[in-house]
Amino acid sequence: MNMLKVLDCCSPLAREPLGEDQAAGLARTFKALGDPVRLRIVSIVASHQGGEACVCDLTASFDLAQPTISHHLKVLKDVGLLTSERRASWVYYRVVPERLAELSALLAAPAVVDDGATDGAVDGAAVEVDG
Amino acid sequence: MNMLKVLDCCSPLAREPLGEDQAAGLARTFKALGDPVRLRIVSIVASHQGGEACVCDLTASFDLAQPTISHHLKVLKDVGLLTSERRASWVYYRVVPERLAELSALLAAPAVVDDGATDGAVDGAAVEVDG
DNA sequence: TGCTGATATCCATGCACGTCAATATTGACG
DNA sequence: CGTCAATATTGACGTGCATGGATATCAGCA
Repeated sequence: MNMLKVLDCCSPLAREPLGEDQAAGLARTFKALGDPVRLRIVSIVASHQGGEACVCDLTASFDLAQPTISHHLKVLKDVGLLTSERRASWVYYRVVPERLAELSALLAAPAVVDDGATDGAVDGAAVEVDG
Repeated sequence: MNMLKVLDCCSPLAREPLGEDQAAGLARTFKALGDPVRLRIVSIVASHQGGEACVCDLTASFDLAQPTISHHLKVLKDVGLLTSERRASWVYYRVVPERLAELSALLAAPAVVDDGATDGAVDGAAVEVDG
């Protein structure tokens, strides 16, 4: 059971209320993930051989028109969840691990607040990562 | 075989492509977080004294009408991110840590796919927190 | 019972967004 | 150059959603 200290640098949700601007930025990212097609796109790209997938791989995975896939890819790219690289005629997309890790850390271990006698023992929250 | 084992139990995004139904369910939750107001609500509730906040605390924190706050609370409750409990005239909301942890695990350490080279150099999960 | 404050529901409005057809752009190959 | 395949952009359409006003429900209190 190794513990990960999460709260030292980044600000998980429970640390303090998000500012309006932070919330706005994060909400944009979560909204990008708030579509089944985009979520599957991220998943497909992340799990694809070599950590990247071309648009043709994606259009083949959905029953959607090509412009629709392209639109979703743009949304994911705009919020920094994906990057693209053109090689020959094909464009390859890959996820940005740092962005996902950022979101993961934000949601991690939301203060298992033991209300009451928590005399300052709250800090140093930890995510328990498997054992 | 795989170089970075992140979570043996849960299924990170990079493990395998999400099914349509899983994606649909998760997307609903992410969509709920994909609004600045709702994100701040979750944050305020999570960081509030005792891990709970009543609606009056929230309406006071926003420049929005009370029905709007109530609507957002319902959305967050419907996806299981919040629970509510009525005490006297007030209704208190609190976050559901398991739900946040679930999302956190899903996004955690999405395979820093270093194809080939580093053979098992990285043990355990590695959400890079801070530097 | 009636009154007041706290919260939820209903309804309407305006805007954001997912989707696709048509078209444009880009690169490879003659 | 022209043609073809892969991808992106544009424009339009229909639906979904955030917001707030009016109103209903609920709990405490006189």
